[in-house]
Amino acid sequence: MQAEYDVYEDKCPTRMVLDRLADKWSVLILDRLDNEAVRFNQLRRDIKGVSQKVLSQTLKKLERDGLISRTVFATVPVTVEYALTPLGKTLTDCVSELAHWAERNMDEVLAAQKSYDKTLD
Amino acid sequence: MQAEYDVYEDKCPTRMVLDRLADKWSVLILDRLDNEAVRFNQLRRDIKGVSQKVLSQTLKKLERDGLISRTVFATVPVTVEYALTPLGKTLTDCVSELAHWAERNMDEVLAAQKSYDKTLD
DNA sequence: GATGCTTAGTTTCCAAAAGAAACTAGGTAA
DNA sequence: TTACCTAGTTTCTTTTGGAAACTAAGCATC
Repeated sequence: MQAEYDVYEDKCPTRMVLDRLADKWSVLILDRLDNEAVRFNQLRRDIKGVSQKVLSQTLKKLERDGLISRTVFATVPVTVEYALTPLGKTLTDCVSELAHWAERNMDEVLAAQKSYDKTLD
Repeated sequence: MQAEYDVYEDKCPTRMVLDRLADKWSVLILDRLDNEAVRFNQLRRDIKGVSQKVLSQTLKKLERDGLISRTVFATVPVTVEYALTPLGKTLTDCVSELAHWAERNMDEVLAAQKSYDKTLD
């Protein structure tokens, strides 16, 4: 860790990067791109519930940050493939862990919620 | 991973948990609570830029999900300590990795942004 | 005994973002 | 010519986020 950057500091540029990464859609996109390039509409179909606007915006930001690449193919109709860059691949383990943590611990979270809500009566 | 839960599904309860975890403030709070309990105002001072409202809301949600505990001490004035639960501790490695990834890769991200912005001229 | 400080929040208000749905545009197939 | 594919953008409404003020109890200072 370099001393010049501190994510706990309000004005540190790392805060903006964390804000991008610590986002539901970013995590799902990066996780989906693990091991294969995926087209826009395929991402839209796989990541259920994402709107075209938000998907488009999120992909653009991830591309700008150098985490994913965007490749246009001159097919008919034109197709666009998104893939992880080498930089993006350094996030794979962490993002996958975060994305799927809930699947492994959902029952415990649901029990905690139930217990918490009971104390509010 | 249990077959009954799939974070890619819109209506799956895991999606709500991911939405909670994949949040800038949640990540910073969980990271800050690694290895020690911290009081409300201390969190507020350490995590620079967080508003009292958002800190309070986020802590409440993390507590409801069973990731952190809230302990009130009858000091004068009353103090409240937040700490990771055993469930919350299972996220430590992953959350720390995500929180500090930017500090290690900021230069590369900044270079990518600069390069991306140049192509827009 | 009024002012100011601490604790841990809540409330209010406005701006920014998220989401749903419609629209664009170019080309193919029925 | 109607419909569907691609990959988006635009518009509008609702929800959320953030800044600042306020609450409330208790102690120290002047």
